[in-house]
Amino acid sequence: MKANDLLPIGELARRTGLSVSAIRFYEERGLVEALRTSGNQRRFLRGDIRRLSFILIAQRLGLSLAEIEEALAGLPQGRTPNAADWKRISGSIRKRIEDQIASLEKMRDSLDGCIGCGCLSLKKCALYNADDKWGESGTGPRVLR
Amino acid sequence: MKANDLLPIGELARRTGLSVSAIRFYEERGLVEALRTSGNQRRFLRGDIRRLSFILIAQRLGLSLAEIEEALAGLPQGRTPNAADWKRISGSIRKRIEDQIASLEKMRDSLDGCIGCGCLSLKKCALYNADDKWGESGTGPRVLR
DNA sequence: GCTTGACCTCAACTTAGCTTGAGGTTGCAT
DNA sequence: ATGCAACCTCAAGCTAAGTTGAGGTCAAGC
Repeated sequence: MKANDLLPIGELARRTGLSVSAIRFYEERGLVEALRTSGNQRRFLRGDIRRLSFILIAQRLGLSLAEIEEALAGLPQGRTPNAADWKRISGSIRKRIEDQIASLEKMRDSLDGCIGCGCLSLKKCALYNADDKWGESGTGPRVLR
Repeated sequence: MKANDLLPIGELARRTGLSVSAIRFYEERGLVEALRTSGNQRRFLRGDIRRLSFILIAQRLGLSLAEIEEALAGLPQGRTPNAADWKRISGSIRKRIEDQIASLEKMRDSLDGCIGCGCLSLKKCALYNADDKWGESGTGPRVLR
């Protein structure tokens, strides 16, 4: 391990599997911060590997960048999450997963009851009314699940 | 029931819960077809209520419009799906749901094993490697699950 | 000292599934 | 015959999470 622990962006990309452009994008979003060389090149701390890994994992678990931002913002001064933070955060993530599973199971059961029925009557069809929370919410694309 | 069964777009919107603009969009995508009055206004068949309902239900089950298009294209000459078609189509939908549930359960279990670990070490973390199929796929936004 | 790969910024593009707005026409009831 | 809601067509905009490209700079090895 060399004297200074500062990583250029390409190195960080190789270490995390992210693309360089994605890391720059995250910096723009405020999810990571970077020091700069005199020549304006980014230099990251080793801890940022961990921070980005956290982002990656949280993403896989279905959190949006906005939600991740919020989770990270809950930590004092951009600290990288440690085991204790992780424990706290993972609790709420677990709940999300449970909810999703429950919702899918409900759908599956409705579907089973519906096969061969073919009614497709809105208002009456259990499937159609199975899970009201996927309704509309504001503008933009309808929530892509 | 009046003599002609042709519905103007607003009526169809009210009957299905879709917005007028969404129906026009679906027509553009080729998911529904419309007759036109001499004054160029759309007139839909009653059966299109059912067709649109099918689209709505399929969407809730996680199919994209492209997939729905495909499913509907499998039917001769833009026929509205009946009970038999529905049975066939619902089989593959059920599989999708099962797969999603399985994948979430795997994640939940990994998460449980991970709480308190906090390692967040890529390459080693079971959570990170839990479900490789959520990888990248071409351009555009990463698949939003 | 020079080449070359890694880096920089900024703007525009991507996909999905629509919505919104401008500017104009239709069709039904009175 | 007229008023007015409902309809029409386009074009542009929205969100999310980045990618791609143009045009230019940096830094490290030879």
